[in-house]
Amino acid sequence: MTTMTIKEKRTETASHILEVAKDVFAEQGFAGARVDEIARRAGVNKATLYYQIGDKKALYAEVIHNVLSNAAELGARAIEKAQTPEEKLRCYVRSIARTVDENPQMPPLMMREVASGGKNFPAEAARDLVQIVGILTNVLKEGHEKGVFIETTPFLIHMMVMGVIVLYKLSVPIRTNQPAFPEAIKKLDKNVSGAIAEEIEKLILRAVLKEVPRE
Amino acid sequence: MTTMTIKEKRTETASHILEVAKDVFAEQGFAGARVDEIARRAGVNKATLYYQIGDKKALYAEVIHNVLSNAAELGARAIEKAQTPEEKLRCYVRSIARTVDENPQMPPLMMREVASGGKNFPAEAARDLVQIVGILTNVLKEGHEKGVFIETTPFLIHMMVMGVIVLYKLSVPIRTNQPAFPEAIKKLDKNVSGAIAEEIEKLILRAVLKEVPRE
Amino acid sequence: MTTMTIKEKRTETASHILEVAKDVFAEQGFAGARVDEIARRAGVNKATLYYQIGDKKALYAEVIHNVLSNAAELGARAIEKAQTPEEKLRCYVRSIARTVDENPQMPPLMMREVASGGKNFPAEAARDLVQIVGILTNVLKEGHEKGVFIETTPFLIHMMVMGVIVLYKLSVPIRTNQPAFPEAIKKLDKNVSGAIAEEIEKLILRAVLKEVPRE
Amino acid sequence: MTTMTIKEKRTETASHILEVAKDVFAEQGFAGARVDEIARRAGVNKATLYYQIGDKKALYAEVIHNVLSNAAELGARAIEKAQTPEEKLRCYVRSIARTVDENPQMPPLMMREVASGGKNFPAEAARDLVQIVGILTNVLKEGHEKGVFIETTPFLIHMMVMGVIVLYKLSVPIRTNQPAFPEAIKKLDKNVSGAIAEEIEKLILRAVLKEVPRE
DNA sequence: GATGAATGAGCGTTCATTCAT
DNA sequence: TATGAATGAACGCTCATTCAT
Repeated sequence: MTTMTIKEKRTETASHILEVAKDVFAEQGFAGARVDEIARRAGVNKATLYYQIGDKKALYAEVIHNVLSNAAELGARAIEKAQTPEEKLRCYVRSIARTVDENPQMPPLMMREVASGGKNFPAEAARDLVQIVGILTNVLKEGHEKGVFIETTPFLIHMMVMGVIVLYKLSVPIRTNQPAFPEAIKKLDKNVSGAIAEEIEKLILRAVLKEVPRE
Repeated sequence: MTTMTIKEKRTETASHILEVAKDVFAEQGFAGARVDEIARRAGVNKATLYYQIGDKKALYAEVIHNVLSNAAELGARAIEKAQTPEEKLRCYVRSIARTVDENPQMPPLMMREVASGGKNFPAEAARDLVQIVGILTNVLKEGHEKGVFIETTPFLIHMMVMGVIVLYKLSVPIRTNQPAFPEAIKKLDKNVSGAIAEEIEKLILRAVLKEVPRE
Repeated sequence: MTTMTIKEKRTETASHILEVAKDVFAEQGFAGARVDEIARRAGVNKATLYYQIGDKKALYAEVIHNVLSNAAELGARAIEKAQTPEEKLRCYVRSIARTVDENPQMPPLMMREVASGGKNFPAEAARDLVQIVGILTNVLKEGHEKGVFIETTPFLIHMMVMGVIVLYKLSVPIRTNQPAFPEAIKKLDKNVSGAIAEEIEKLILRAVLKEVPRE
Repeated sequence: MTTMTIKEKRTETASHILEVAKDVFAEQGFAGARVDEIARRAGVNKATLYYQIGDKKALYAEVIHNVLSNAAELGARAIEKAQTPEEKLRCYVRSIARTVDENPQMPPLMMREVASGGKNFPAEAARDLVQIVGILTNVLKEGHEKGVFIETTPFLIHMMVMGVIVLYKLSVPIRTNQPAFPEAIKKLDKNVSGAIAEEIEKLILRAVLKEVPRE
């Protein structure tokens, strides 16, 4: 299943431009991205880009919003079928891991955005983010109320989950290309959604479960 | 008291320029930083900057290397006095939290760098990074050998620790400025090295300890 | 009631576009005018504008010609009923003053055009201009032949009449908006066709009449 | 005596750029002028232009101010030696005519500026303008108080004097190049400061003098 | 007759970098 | 060692114009 993040309201041209812009902003960041390059890679004239979407900031805002609202939607849907808080937490972690693998532009976009202090962060996207955090918060609260999770700062757990997944994913190029890294690290999985996600699930659960199943 | 990261071999002018450059690169990223601004904020002529250090890339490389080698050194020193693996892990987390609070430029610099896939990552800095990862790897191995830690993928734990701390720290401006965030999140501590670091220690230990101390 | 300067041969759409174009060219000049703005203010698509009239230069040429031929016609008609040269001169001045008040786009269009050295001046419009100058020339010649006017350079008198009227009218925004101007000037009439035109008549007549009526 | 309008405070490069800018703005107007062309004709890089002076607006403002303050100074100096109001008025007209002939950029600059309603008119320049108007106002007042001039609206006389001179000068290219104009007009003097200025002097004086010397 | 979409060329501006002093 | 001045190359954006429908 390919990710379809671009709104259907947009014309085909606009959707295509936004898809390319997502790539370029992910690769180069806002300041590093070149409107020329986005237009060229989208196969359209620069003026068309302005006609269809607007200036660089508008382009960026729309990309960020698309990515985050998509993530929020997937996160919410992921825990729908799960019953217990424990199961919900597992599903949530797996969902984020899968989202990251399927939308490889998300980690760099997110990281650059937070690194910049949200300088270009559109208010719309902030709401998406709050929604994502909210999902996990509810799961953790429910687990604590039911006596299976210890008391935690949900936002911190969220940073932990997001942090590992995103950072692990982002580390791929550096640990692969830099000769200084040892073989053991170099040959770690390039995807997060498989065995790595399972280990993360286990670690997070061990961290928050009152009774940890000893192995 | 701020940490002194700039090498003493450099002239005073050069050190000062590098200190300013660290701020500017942290605030704006490599592409967003302006050589003009660095020179202006350093109170020197642009030509002086080129004479003393070199071009923008050289400036950036030196900043990154200074920051990372400093972090590596602090990380290594942190666990020196600790005896048990558990204690070492605690010290390590606390050390990173403190480093982050005292060097607020580190998180944005690191995150942008990994987000870019290490495009401008100097080989020197990669060695610093490997060293930092190595510290934690050894602690985790020792703990596992001594039977107190479960078996883990040390690199993943490293991503976890770094991920939480750095992401938590970086989230401050966004969660503070964006009205969409709930009060509960807005009023969380702006520093990591206090209560937050303690909770992180606890969570990480619960995740890796074979026998978790029940509360 | 505004003067209807646009030819009837044109479709209603074209006439409307030309009317709007007259405004925009008057406000912004040829180089400053935007085809987009003309189309928008006319409520038509840009392509329609090109279909109906042609490119920017064609649009401009037609506007200039309309304005000048209108002025020429009004000038000629103004002196029709007058008998003596003196009366004709009075009527002529009054006619130009009225034309200027009723067609506020004329002064800026004319002035920018002469300021540019007639770079975009269509030959048609030049003929209109010659006709306007011709009217006054005849009056002055007649007056001189009849012994009531001194000998003059008619073209210079024409520049004088046009100069005062047009410059006076054009000075309104500057002398009104710029705080540096004294109150006495600020509160001068914004129209030329009333008391101001009368004073101009008087001054011009005093300048060219052999026998000036002492007051 | 060549006109030295550019301030001595400026570097030679800046003065040269401003001199060229004066030409280009006079030829093309603000909107029509191209920064590229100014730089090219000045023989400097575009970036130098921004380094030395600033953006297009700043460039324009400085040009306008230079031209007007120069005119104001010359106007004031012109009537210094004259004794009677009549003589002062003559000198004033002659001074403006000479200024216009020696600074051929002034008429187009002025006319375009008033035609635009002073859209880009710098406040500094407005003060220069008020000063110029003030000179003539004083002469006319003095003449009226001494009983030699009739009562007039000084600002209107100013528009008249400026109007003829500037319009006459500006009409040169059109009346020369457009075939529609009759020979009599084509062969009129291209300068204002000779016989034309004398005729203007005569006309203006006849207009305002109580007792006109009959010829 | 009218329009949404597209475009090449160019615009004003800024960038990192160099050079003469 | 330090700087004011200069620059080529780009950058984000807008322009007048065209074309398929």
